[in-house]
Amino acid sequence: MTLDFDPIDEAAANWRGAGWAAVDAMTAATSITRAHQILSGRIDTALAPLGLNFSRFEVLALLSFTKEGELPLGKVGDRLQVHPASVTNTVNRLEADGLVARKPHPTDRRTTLAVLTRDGRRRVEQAAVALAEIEFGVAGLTGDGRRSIDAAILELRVAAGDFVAPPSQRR
Amino acid sequence: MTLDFDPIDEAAANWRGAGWAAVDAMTAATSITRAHQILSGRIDTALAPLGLNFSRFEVLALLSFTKEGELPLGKVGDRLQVHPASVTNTVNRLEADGLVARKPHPTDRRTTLAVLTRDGRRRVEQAAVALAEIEFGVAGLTGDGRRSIDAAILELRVAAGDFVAPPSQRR
DNA sequence: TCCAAATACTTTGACGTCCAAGTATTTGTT
DNA sequence: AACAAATACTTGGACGTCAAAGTATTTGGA
Repeated sequence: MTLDFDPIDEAAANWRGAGWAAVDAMTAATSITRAHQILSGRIDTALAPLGLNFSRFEVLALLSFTKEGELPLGKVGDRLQVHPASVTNTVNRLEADGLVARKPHPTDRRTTLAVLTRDGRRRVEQAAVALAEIEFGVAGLTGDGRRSIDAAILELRVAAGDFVAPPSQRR
Repeated sequence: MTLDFDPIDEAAANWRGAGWAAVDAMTAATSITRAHQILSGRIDTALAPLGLNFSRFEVLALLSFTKEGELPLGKVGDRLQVHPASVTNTVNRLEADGLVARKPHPTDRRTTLAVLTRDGRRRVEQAAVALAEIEFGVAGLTGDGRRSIDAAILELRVAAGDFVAPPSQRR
């Protein structure tokens, strides 16, 4: 399964050979796609023993950062930039596992709050340790590599309208 | 839906506040995840009018680069680094759309070849143009950004064992 | 006050991905 | 020659994601 050549390099040569345009954009897109594949594989493997995947972990982590350990489902989706239906699905699973509970919003009856349970808080702490141990799947990336990825992707996210205010100093 | 702060920046601050480790790894992983989300959204949108998604396009493109326009399904999976079951699924769809045909391997009866049809070749050309037009979703990334992403992710891919030979000069 | 529009969430359905197991065929040994 | 192991692909099941439609509630005018 391990190739004896760089498949992205190979693809770039093929694209040029075919006279197709935007080769540098293609390699960047392909690199990002492959990086995501590698990361999510490693991360899900590390979280599996805890009964979590990355999406579920992200929700727990987000809740754990709030004062009360709770947040409306819609806010969760906004922060994590995922579809409302995915939030419903993820929270269903977390609720079934007893890591989160649903609670009505005190004043807006349209809104549902996700509340971190005691088990959920314990679990997310364990998961944070497990993820730190595998360096979030980016083992193999140097500090410089990580910083340059952050910086480059920041351009992309800004261009995509992820947020509007000028970014505060990353560090 | 557009936030007035950088959610990754915010997450980093939260992680530090909680005393969690590997913050730089977390931001790199999150950046890559988000970048992938942005790209695949843009790419699938560009390909949708052609009845393709990125996976199906990749298979067509790969076949189009071969001399005969055909390749064993297993090779397709190796090159694109996807699961055999996904190849089966993708080729099923391409076959149903008449863009690819299955053909028995001339000497190894275990093996099935995917062959590009005339329609498939026409379609992949159109798709290549459509993708070049949107710069593979990486519009917003400067040339420097693209190169630094390629270089950094190359480290990651090598560390993940994607291929073994020393990479030829990327250009 | 009334009601259309906006907001919040859930449900359903189409896809996609992976894993594990199953079938067919070929390889490598003994 | 015989057969266990490896290889190639498909199938079925568990999950995840998103889009579109549906329900409930709140908002913002007329």
